[in-house]
Amino acid sequence: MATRARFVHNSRRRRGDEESSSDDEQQQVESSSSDDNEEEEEEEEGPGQVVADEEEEPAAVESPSPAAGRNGRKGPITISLKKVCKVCKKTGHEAGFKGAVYIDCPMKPCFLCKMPGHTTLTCPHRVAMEHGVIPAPRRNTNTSLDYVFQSQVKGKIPMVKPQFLVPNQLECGNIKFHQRRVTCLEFHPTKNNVLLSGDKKGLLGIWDYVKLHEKITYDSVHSCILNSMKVDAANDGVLYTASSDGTISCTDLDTGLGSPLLNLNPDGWNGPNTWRMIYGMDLNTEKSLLLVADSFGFIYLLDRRSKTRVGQPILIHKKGSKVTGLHCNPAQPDILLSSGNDHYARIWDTRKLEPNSSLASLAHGRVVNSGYFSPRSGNKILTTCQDNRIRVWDYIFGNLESPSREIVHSHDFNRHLTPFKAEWDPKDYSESVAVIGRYISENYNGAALHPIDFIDTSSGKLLAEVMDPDITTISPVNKLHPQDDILATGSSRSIFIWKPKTGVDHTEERTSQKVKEYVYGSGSQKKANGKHDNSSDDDSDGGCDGKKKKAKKTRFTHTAKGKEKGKSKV
DNA sequence: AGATTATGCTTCC
DNA sequence: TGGAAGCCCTAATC
Repeated sequence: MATRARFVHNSRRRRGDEESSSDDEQQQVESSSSDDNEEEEEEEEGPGQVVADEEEEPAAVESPSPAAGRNGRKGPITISLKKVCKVCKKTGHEAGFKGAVYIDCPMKPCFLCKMPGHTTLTCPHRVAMEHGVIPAPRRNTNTSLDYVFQSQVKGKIPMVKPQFLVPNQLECGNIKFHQRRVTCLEFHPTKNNVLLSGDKKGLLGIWDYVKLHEKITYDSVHSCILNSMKVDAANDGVLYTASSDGTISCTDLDTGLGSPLLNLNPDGWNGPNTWRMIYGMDLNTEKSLLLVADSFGFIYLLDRRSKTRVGQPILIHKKGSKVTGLHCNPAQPDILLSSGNDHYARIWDTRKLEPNSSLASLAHGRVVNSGYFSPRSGNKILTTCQDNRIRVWDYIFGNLESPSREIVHSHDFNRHLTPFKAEWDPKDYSESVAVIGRYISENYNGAALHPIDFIDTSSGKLLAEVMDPDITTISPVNKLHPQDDILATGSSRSIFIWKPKTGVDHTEERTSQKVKEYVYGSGSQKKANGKHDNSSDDDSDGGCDGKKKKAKKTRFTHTAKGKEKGKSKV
């Protein structure tokens, strides 16, 4: 009943079709042949309402009526004309939420696996707790290199898997800590309980998630998206950050004062054709080298100590295409993995870096959001691609022509989200567990939630899905703690900390309480280099600031309302 | 409450 | 080949 009110676009649509009655007929045929029985029955119930609707546009009612008798059905045909699928613009079905369940457009390929013939709801890859795995042949080269590397690696991987604890319980949250959506997260490697975060505006956040109130944001480090962070291995008070403003900054974490290590746009803004952005960055700790890649396909090497460039920029991905990420092999830091918008991930030896000199080129179906070597042995590769597949290569010195596995997973990101990246659990000695946020929602007790998935990359099995009824937004940014069983999540402008569930389950009250406590909390949010303090930061960010000016309680009320709204869907 | 907007890759001509 | 349209589960704002 109520759903009818939603079909707002029909009048525009009908006006467009007015001229061609044959077009109308086609649509009727389609709609009547559709097997959506529920819909049709519903339609029969409420002709009065329909008539009332159409009185506004009498001309439109007239034209389809001669054809109405043709299929032996009464009146409803006019109604089905009103229902236009927002995805394919055809009639007879509708895409969109029905309660907490999203109904796909049947005319389009599956939104999850991208194959035609079924929708997400019936996708074979959407089996509960087990995602689809596309097997690839396991090849072994049996070269001497193979042998040497295997023997090196074997000693490093213990046979007994340590107990795996999923941090699935929301511990605390820092609601709207950032001014825009969170784009990257990093645990401080030595100061335990400190989480570093970056956002789309270039804001750098530092938060002690145990003391809770110890938090600070620096807004002068970058002027736009903070894409990557790395704490200096030799000086843990120094943070390197890479940004879409085209700079690498070297920031003192205590003062927020930074100096640029690299500026790829020294002449300022001269249009998008010349503006260079930096997404990929990593540190070769052995050589004290900072590796940086821009949005035109080039890599730059920087000497961390002398703060100077080493050599010339080298093209490592298709000219003009963005390099989305860089990662140095943890076991052999000279071996580098790059991922790019040119649909490739590539392995390089940074000691002899030249164009077209990659050791391997890993083909993907679409843009590669990220690529990581496994955290201990470094002999596996995990990539996230916008074709909704996580790919795993089990052995980098084997045959890399095709991945060892492709795991179908929903992370086909909407342009307004931070790209999803599957990341290894650094604590998992077996190098199989990975974490990644999920794009499409699932119906959890009547609420459409977007969980954070723990995936066993060796089998494709979904080990755990982490979610909380209070978090209704998508969580594309996730980071696992290097030592503790803690997960940090960036979701919209907020960040959250998760821990394994222990003892008695008070989840519902406790998490809400924690989150609420913190939003209420009187923690002073300093801004070291800021022009204003948090309560008067008005520039450029428009609307949200009006609310900020109000008392904190107002903010909380606002948040709580949002939550209630989410729950009321039940 | 509904319209609007930020925003980036893909596709189409 | 390049530029413009268009896009399925956003999130926040007025």
